[in-house]
Amino acid sequence: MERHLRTILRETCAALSAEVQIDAIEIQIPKEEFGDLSTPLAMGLAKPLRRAPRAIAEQLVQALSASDLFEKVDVAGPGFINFTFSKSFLVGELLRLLVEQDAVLRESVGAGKRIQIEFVSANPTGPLHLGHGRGAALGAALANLLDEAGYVVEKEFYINDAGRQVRLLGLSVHAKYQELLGQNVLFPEDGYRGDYISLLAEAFLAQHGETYAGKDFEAVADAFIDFAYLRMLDAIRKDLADFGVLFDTWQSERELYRDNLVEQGIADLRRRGHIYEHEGAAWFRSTDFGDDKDRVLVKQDGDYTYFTPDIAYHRKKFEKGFDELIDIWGADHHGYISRMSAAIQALGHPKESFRVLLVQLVSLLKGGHPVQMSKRAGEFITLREIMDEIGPDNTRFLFLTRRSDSHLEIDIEVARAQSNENPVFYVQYAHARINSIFEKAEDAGVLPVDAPFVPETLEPALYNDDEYRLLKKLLLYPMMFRGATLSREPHRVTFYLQELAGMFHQYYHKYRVITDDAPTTAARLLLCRAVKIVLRHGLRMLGVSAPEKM
RNA sequence: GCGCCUGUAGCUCAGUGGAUAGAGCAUCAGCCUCCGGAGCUGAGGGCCAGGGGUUCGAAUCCCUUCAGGCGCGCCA
Repeated sequence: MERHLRTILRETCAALSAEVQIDAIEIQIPKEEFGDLSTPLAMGLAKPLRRAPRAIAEQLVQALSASDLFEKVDVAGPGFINFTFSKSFLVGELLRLLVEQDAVLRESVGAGKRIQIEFVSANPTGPLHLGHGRGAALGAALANLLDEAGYVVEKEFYINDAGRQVRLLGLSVHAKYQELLGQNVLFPEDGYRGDYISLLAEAFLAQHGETYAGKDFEAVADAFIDFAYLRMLDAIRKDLADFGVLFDTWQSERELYRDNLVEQGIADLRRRGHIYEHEGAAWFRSTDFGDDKDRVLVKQDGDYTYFTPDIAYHRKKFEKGFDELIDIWGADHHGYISRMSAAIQALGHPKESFRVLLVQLVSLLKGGHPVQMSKRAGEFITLREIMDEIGPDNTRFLFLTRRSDSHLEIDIEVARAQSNENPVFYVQYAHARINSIFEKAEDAGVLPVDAPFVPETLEPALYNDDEYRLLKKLLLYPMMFRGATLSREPHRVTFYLQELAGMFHQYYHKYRVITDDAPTTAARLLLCRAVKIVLRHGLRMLGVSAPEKM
């Protein structure tokens, strides 16, 4: 719907006035009584054309009224142009949707642009928690949208398998292991707590026996570190797979060192003149690119800071040929954005080619009361627990019912309840219900058993006003899809689906699909099929299943 | 102290330059001889945190105050 309107508006404007360039035609959904779509275009043109907005609008309407797309085009208020589409056009679009299905629903805004989206990237030092789950749901949904919109997408998980964190994990497991063997070893003060450390120690014991009893950590560090982090990584992989989130690539930090990319990254920055020495350290002049202060890359003791391999990492991403990078980070890392952005610009890439989406905290309630979580004490709710408790579909949908940068509260009691408080069931139920209607129709012999029969033409008079409302909602899906993709906001899909499901449930209660009148029944079944196509596409974008039965 | 995010109905949140600001939950009142009641119908509920500005028009943009969250290391 929007696509047609946009095209015809652009042509009409070009014909009316050659002197004014219109780069973006704004189209919005007005209140229902005004029409199907509207544009404030004339108001924006008033100033450059030096004419009254209503006069411009009238002229546009004159030029447009010949089109058979519309039943009505009129000017309202200060200069809005409101469009009501003709029934023959709407029915034609319905038939197109039924035949071409998903091809009608997606908007090709990507045009083959290569885009990498990196998300989760949890340290392999503990199980995934709720925040990681939210990032996973967001990243996977966004990747689906981008892929569907014609981008070439890669999903990557970055493994922090070098440095302090995995070392601390190894140290913690080492201490537990010695404890199991009755050795007197002090547990590291900043070590990882939580039951999984004991489990790792037991697994280590089972695999290696008492070979390492009493041995000093430094002497056997690699054995403990590698065992522990690889185990954790397997667990993370499995959690994500069970959550329905799959990655294309897993980039190891160690590999960056091994391939000498960290050195090369520094050398590259140095060659470009962005590095200086000060008090025995090597500094990156990130303030040249909008950062608050310059950043150390090589410390006085010769070690790298955390930032340094990260620069090398992002440099590698670009060398793989991506036009745009999206990173999904926890909101507590927001202070890190400006320096990363600075590094990317310093390496010669445009600022816009790097975008960070922040995911805010997830807090858990149980019966209205907050559940305390402390990562240091090892007390937190894992993704695994919530997934087991309420199911992956439910979890993914819930994570996508908010904008990613707003706090999310999940009440486990509410989420567990299979009730109307639970939005995912509401949407899935609409889908299952349509399927159930089809089964009924087949039983009654009014529907060809397997072929999705679509007629050549359809009489517009077969549909009533409520059905046209529902149909228009379906035809607005591509507009929503486009907005969600361009703004990188998958939650828009979630809201749309809830609205559509709501409209369908209403329709279902008001009208019988299978009636005594054959043409009406056929027309309604076609409409239901169209609703089903859209629901399924939206749910697929979110990574949520569309069950035939519930 | 500085920076970022947030502040919209009792609660959880949409809406980020357009018309009379929306949804779900909760509350109250209704709907099962009928394709699935995980559903539907209706009612009440708002100085969009406060103040100032920008313009034809502001919940939305700018300034400021207040409240909450998170950052601010040659840690990762």
